[in-house]
Amino acid sequence: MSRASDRAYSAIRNMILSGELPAGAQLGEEALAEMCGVSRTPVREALRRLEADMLVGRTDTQRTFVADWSIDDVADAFELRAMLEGRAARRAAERMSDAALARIRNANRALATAIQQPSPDVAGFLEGNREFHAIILEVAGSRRLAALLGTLIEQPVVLRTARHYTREELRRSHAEHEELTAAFARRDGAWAEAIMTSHILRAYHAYADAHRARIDAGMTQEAAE
Amino acid sequence: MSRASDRAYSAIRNMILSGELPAGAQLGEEALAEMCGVSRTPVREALRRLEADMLVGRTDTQRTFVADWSIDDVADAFELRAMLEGRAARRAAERMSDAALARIRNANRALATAIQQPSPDVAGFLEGNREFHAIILEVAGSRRLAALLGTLIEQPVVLRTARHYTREELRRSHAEHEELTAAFARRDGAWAEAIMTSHILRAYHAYADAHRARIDAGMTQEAAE
DNA sequence: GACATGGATATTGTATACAAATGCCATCGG
DNA sequence: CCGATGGCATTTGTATACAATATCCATGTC
Repeated sequence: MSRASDRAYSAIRNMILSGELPAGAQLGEEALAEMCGVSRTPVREALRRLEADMLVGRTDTQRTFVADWSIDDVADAFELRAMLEGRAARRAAERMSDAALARIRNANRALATAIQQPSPDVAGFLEGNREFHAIILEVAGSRRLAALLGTLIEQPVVLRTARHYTREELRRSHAEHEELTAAFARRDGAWAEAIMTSHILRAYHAYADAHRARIDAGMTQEAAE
Repeated sequence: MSRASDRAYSAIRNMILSGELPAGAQLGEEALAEMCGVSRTPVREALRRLEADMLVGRTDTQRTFVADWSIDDVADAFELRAMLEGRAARRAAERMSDAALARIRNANRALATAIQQPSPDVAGFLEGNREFHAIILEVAGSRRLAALLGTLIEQPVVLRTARHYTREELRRSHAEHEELTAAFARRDGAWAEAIMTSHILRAYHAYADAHRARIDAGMTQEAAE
């Protein structure tokens, strides 16, 4: 993280994920370089990485801009994620060690604590959730699967949706994690895969419903942030 | 393709795929720059792209080398490809237009011609095969799926195995393409997905068998090339 | 008034110089 | 003889200058 190109990558990425750089915004290399306090060289490298993540796009003439996701793109990403993360869960169940299982249970406990606060600790929930999925991916033991999922997990739209989760949605998400843990404890790959696929697709529909509600209310997506 | 970084990418990639740069070889930026006739800047960009393709790796101290694939890595890649390309076939079947179907039939005809020569035209087979799969991916209409599969399709090991295909293996591969075409003609997504998954997994086992045969014969992988 | 054209301006692409770090090897001490 | 240490050579990371290209706007023509 100490290299200039890494700092540029993180800085630009955070600006995109937070919405500070809105979808469609032009990304001039010079301007970004100044914002990050580095020269254009590491900025260019960062932009290429972000392009691979599909967080930024390019025009036919090499102008870079923040990627604008259509509702179909989001659906597409969720479906792929459901399939791939389902597979990860299956592999993880088949390879689960007692030590890894303990770590998963631990992450789940942290998650339970976060949502039981008087006012839910959404940042804590997101962190516990991230940790939970990261351990599963690690236990699945496929570098390639991890690489493919890497580009699908942290999408701006997903993070922003999760921030608006109701307590009931948080509780239900946690319940699904508990059920996944049960499948892992029994080393039942098929069960784990089915729960995980369902878990992701439910998250998708939570997003889609919220999206439709915004549309029905005549609000733009930005206004809802 | 006219930009220096693109030329560097293609040049290095071809050297890796052809085996000219063997697995494990160190890739010095300066040396590559001289080989490609460009400066280090575009070479660095090319190396980053190849790293995303997983054709090259990096040590913990940023030294770049040609990726060395274990047999497990190959199995992993094939399984993921079977799943993803199966999904692509399903989506393609559901969206297939008559025009696209005609293009697929055309690619298949070219493929049939290639394998019916007195001595099979393997280069022609590979090109027809590539075209066939590319059309399906295009019709599937998921940019993200295409991006994910992009890193899985052209692996050095796969291309080298295909070059050793027997006439019977070529014929069988073509027969599976014909069956896929039938599934597309009927817009039967489930059928198309099943055939495609099977098609890829059979290709995997053709590779694995050839690999085992080399081991049994006491040959190194390189000596078999 | 609409559209094409040309050149000024801004942006990206490449080369190169220099800084920082890594690796190698010889030398020294045990 | 083995391993640690220090300094030189090599390699990678960053900044900057310059070249190529695209964008934009003003001007002129129909």
